[in-house]
Amino acid sequence: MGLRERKKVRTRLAILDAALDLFLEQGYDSTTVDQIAGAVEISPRTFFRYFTGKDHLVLGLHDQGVEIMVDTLRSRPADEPPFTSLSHALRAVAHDMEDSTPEDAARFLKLRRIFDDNPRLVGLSVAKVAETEHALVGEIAARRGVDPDSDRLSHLIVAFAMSTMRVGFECPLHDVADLNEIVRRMRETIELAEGLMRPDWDPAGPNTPGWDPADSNPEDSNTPERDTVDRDTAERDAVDRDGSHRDA
Amino acid sequence: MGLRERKKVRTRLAILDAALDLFLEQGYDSTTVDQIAGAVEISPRTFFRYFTGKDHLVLGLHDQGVEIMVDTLRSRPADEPPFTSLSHALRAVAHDMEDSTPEDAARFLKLRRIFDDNPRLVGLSVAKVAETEHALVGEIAARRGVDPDSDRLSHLIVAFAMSTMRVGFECPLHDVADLNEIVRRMRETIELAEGLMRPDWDPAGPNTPGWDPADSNPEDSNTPERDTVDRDTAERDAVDRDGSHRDA
DNA sequence: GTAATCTATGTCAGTCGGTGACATATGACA
DNA sequence: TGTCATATGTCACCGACTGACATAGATTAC
Repeated sequence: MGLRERKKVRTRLAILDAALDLFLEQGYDSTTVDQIAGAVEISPRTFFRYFTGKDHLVLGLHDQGVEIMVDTLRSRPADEPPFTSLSHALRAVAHDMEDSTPEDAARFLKLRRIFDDNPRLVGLSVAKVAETEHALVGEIAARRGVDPDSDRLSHLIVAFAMSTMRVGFECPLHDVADLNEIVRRMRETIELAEGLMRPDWDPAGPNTPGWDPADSNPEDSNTPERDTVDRDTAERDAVDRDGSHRDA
Repeated sequence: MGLRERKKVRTRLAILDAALDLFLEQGYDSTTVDQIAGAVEISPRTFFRYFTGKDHLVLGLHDQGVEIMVDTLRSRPADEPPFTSLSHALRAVAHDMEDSTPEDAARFLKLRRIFDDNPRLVGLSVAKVAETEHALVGEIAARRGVDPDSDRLSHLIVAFAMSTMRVGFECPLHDVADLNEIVRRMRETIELAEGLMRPDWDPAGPNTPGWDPADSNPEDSNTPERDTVDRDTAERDAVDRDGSHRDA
């Protein structure tokens, strides 16, 4: 890790922190890239070399979360019910937040306040989720041995899971100064969502014929043959693997 | 309705149609506002007097859908289980689509193809939903007699309902030349989602404290009294008028 | 009919987000 | 030290979008 690398990390965080503070002071929309760049004393052009745009400052954390989810999902046993696997993925994100440094925790809290003041941003956040959701659907559909494009059940499972995470994040609106409180509420929300579902509603195998109101079982004869190694500890590994947080 | 008004409507539709065709021809991002304005022989400035931006062209239909949902929701009996009311609201949107003129149907189909080619747009669509979702949560929470800000269950109900609609819209990806086909699949998706939920999972009354998610037979001392009121008038017609959609 | 009025539109200038091209300075390394 | 890679700055540019102002066309009043 040369001097160059460290400086890059430093400036990146400097940009992020300056931007976060500016957003809190004068609002997201009213803050220009030039102002942010000026605060860190860099060229506006350089700003765009660290972040793809203003949005990236605020949505970067989210990329990290999705990455954790995908990793966790892949590490879950293949014969596990899909929503259960997704719940684990959600909890892995929560666990990662707990492990974050004080600086990252502070950034996350600031971020939350910014989101609260700018509904458009939470919209953008959801938009990012929706875009990456497709990958998760593919993963889930592969586990269930169905065609990811046509199987609505896989879509619903993933969509519900992501909705659950979003609700968990959004819900505690007031007086949240502690990150653990947020994580706690998120876990509660996950449990609440799990309780809403009919037991055995998400079978690990292909669609049971009685379930799907539409044509149910087209091309699901091929079982995906994932190694069903029992890697329950893999989630922890995936989460703990690197303590330094990439984007935020 | 003077000549002036009619011309406004005409130019608005002209802009929309020209834009839709351009988007299909050369892609959404590659199409500039100047091109659209040029195609309709309109000043670029005038374009922004009809639409707030390029996004508006593609997300406008969605506003209409949300409006229908809110109206329908308000017209449902207050003691109806929330998700049931939301299902009716969803079906009302579907019914509205069926009633659309051939021109509107054509526009909708074009819109779908555009969405399929631009994942970012479906993201934006979801973003709009998320922004307006708050109003729906307020409505649901009021019905359930709980605080809209702190009650996660209301959030989850709405989020699940909106996810269901989105999945219903997105799912049929290929060879969809008929709007009724889309509507049909959307109805199926709604039914599928309803089937995933635990029976009596969304009581009309407020949250009972100490409700155990793992318990399969929750509180619910106050029975929701389904299908009692006679207010179902138009909306019920909307759902039942073609029984062909109800396939097991 | 004409005149007064209202408004939809066009023109212009400007801001902001974002990108490519090119030159330069600074760290990495022999 | 000198060479090389790369991080940065400068400049020019595009596209989305907005405010200010003038004008042409429709509407109304007389």
